[in-house]
Amino acid sequence: MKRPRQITIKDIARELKISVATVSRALRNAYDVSKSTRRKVLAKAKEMNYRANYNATALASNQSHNIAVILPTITNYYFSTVITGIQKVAYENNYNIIFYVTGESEERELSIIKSLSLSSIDGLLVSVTSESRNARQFKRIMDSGIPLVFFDRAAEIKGSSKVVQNDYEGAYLAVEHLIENGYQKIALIGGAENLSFSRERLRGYKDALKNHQLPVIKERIIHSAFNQNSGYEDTRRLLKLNDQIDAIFAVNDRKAVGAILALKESGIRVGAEVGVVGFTNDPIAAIVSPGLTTVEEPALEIGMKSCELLLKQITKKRTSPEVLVLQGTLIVRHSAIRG
Amino acid sequence: MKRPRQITIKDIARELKISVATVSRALRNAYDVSKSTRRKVLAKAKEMNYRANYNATALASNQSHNIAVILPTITNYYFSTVITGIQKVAYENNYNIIFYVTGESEERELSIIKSLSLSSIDGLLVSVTSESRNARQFKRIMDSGIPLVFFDRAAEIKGSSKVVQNDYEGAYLAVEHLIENGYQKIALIGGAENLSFSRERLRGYKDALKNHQLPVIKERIIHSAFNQNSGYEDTRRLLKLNDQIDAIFAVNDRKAVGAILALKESGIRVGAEVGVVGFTNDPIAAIVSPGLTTVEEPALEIGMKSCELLLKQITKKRTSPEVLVLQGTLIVRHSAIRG
DNA sequence: CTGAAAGCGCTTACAG
DNA sequence: CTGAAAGCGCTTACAG
Repeated sequence: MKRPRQITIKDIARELKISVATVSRALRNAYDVSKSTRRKVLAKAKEMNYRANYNATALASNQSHNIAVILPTITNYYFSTVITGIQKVAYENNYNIIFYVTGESEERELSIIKSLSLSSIDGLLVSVTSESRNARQFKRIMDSGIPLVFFDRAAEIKGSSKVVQNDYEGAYLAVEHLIENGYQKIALIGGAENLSFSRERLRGYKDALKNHQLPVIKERIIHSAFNQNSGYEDTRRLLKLNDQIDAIFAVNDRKAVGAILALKESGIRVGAEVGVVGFTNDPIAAIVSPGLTTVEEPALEIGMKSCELLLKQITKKRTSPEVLVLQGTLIVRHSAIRG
Repeated sequence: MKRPRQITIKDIARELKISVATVSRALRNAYDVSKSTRRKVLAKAKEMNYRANYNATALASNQSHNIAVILPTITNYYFSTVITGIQKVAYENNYNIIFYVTGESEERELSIIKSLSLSSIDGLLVSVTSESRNARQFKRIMDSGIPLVFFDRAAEIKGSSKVVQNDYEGAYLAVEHLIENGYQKIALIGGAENLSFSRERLRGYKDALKNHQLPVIKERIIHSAFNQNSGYEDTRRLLKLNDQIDAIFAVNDRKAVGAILALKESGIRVGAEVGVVGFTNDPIAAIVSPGLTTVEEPALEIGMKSCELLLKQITKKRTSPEVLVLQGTLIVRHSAIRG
């Protein structure tokens, strides 16, 4: 199929009997064009239904208006919401987002980074794989001068920009809530240990325990994958402990749901006997029974802020690293109430 | 921040003392290059860590390797899975996907289409807004010669390509399953009526009823939005009917969950008293209690197939419209069992 | 404020 | 099989 030729600035120039240079300037609102020519050009562009060829503008100006986003998955509430936020601000600022999903595979992540054509993108938004050891590669990209901001899951690179939720405080809140509701033997079912937010949540858990004179017991802490089934398995393991636990704090809601399922299956009443608190506020938290008490993550905001930050770095000449920490809030439902 | 210059084919040409034309040809595996030069070029490219500038290739060859995908939302199981499938095959074929989310807003959809720079994309994948009346605009894009394939939600345009699930049959299966389990007064809580798949599912519902000598009763059919809350509201309305219903078929699982919640709230036992069947097989279907019987949609496959189809149309010279209909399967859990 | 011209990094007839 | 040259649709010093 032959595609009809698109309208170009040449066409506008010809119609208006002015140079393409002037048309170009008028279109981009450059400062050095008279108001009247600008008006004429804009009107004619609209009339002819002109649409810029981004490949040409990108090539000529060395700005692609493309942002690459690399993330582990999009088929869950958290990431799909984050990327919706990213897309929102990208769209409003006339940037395209090109996304790559790693599926939590470190190799895939590496191959994506390696095959990335840096001349075709203006910046990078990334949330790292749970097993990721590709920090060096990301460092190299940053060193090459292309802006990169991490969201949620950051590689540990000095001087990198990132936007994350306050994982420490969220976890602290969650565990404190359990304690205040009378639970004492609180287990943690966590995620991959090499992810900094896992460690932060672990730290919040420990500190909450300590500050309330409760012991931190190694057997009660399990690290595994982020999915529902892992939560289920972790819980079954915990249930076998000699010193019976009476509450579970899960790194995320999927694992918390797995925990609830395991508890119910064992005939244990969630809440009355064993309290459960999650993290995220995935819609399922309101659907499981009993309703899951959880720490809400500001997913949409994380997406929007990280994209805003990246655009700022792309636009400004000098970029100093910036770290944004957003607060979560505890959503109380029924899974961590004794009565 | 200054970005270091990227390696270009000129650099490779200089190193190898050959022309850029030859380098270009070797890189693209053109037929008319000697094996030995090709080998040398490839080796050197690798050595220098050459990466093509896509904006340049796009401009010169009039192929951007960008695919635009326009869809209502990505924050649900179905669409996030579909787009994962799209991304998968796009990535494997070296295409970027640029996505736009309409948020179910017809105006937004229109403004996205209108601002689309057709010279910057090779093809379009679209799933239409539930209130969409932008068929004319899509028609215009197709007429302009750029390949477009609809997935899941298609605008009604003669000769358009699309990939959808078998909505009629899925609905038929669902309703028949209810009938076989002893339910007789089956209601339908549907989605926007102007979407063809809504009508298909309605048709399946009606035919299943008719073929089993059951009456189709208008009061038992409600059309509203696709979310959980609408399912809840619809159900409350149905519960007020004089002639009490004994089963609900919902267009999707979110609505089915809303229905279950409404039933429970009214003290009605799901399954035993009122059966519920959904559509999608969203992970929540396994989490609600009782487990939701539902028609599984092949979401990942829909995404992959639609992208494959589009790429085929982009690559081939002539493109004849193609329609793919994928089968769903009934997943039986506990929400539609009497005992 | 405007225009002519060079250039962005590729591709592709054309000629040999 | 290879090279010189024109061109893709823009942008941007430079000169006026």
